[in-house]
Amino acid sequence: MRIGELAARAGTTTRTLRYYEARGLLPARRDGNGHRTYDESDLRLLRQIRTLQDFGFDLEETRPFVECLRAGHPEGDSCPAALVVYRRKLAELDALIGQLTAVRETVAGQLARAERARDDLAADALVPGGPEPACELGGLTR
Amino acid sequence: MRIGELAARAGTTTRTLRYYEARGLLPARRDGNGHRTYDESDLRLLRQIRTLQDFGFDLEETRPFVECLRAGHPEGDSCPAALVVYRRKLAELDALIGQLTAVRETVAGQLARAERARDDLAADALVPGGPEPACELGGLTR
DNA sequence: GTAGGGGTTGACGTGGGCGTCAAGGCAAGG
DNA sequence: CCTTGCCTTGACGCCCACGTCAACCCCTAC
Repeated sequence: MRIGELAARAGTTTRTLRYYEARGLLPARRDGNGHRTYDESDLRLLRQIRTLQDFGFDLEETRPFVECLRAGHPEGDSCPAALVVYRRKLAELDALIGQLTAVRETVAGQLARAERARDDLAADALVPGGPEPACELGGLTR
Repeated sequence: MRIGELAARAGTTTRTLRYYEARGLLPARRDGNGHRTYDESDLRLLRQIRTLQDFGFDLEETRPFVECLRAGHPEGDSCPAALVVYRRKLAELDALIGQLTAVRETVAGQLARAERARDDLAADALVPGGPEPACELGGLTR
């Protein structure tokens, strides 16, 4: 099959396939016209790449998986080098999720504080006689 | 104070300050020599920007906070526009953390599966007589 | 003949937030 | 006078995974 068909079958673009070839990740044979030619095994490799890309793997990180498949192993992650990438990615994900969660909590706290400040000001505006509602002296303003 | 001092006091670089000015975020007065001049309030604005940047806010997203401070409000998040950004960021963070967590679980599952497959093959290699260890027929191979 | 639908290479654009270099000015100190 | 140090503007580099455009070739159908 040619580049357009492979791209369509993998749900990607010809530009992407040419890019992968330029990076040495998915080389192609050529027919008499100089057109790139692919077979079903290339589709398999491409799908492996795309899956990992969707997971957020860098292109270079997919290389061990592709080479593993090309070496004849049943799965892209049948090789130690791929497992190393998996483990490193897991550590990266854990670190990132941890950071993002911490930021999320901080931002949530800031938002809550800012909303409280805003509501306090609004309450002050409604009750002109009492800018300091709590802790005046006693409790019986009325 | 001049640009170098402000950068140092905010823990950033002169390049960054010029970039902010080019983006209209932190304009500077000029002295007789054409040198940028800042005061303490600019440091305040800059610190607001840097804090939000550290949280992962886009530069444009810091603008409402900066304008809020410049308008004389006590905090950068004393204005509704800033609260909108907070809420949007929270939603983005939640979505992102959710996606990353899902990916993390998927990758962890793939890793576990791949390791099991590897261990099974290793076991097969150690026991040449039994490539199918479980569910042979009965249970008493010995 | 020509229009259309494939393909080819090469090269520049994108986004974000700067880093880095080039070429020059201006003031203080030895 | 010269160096040092700070400043100025302008412009290109970076990273990554492509998108997009240009100019051209090839085959088929009408």
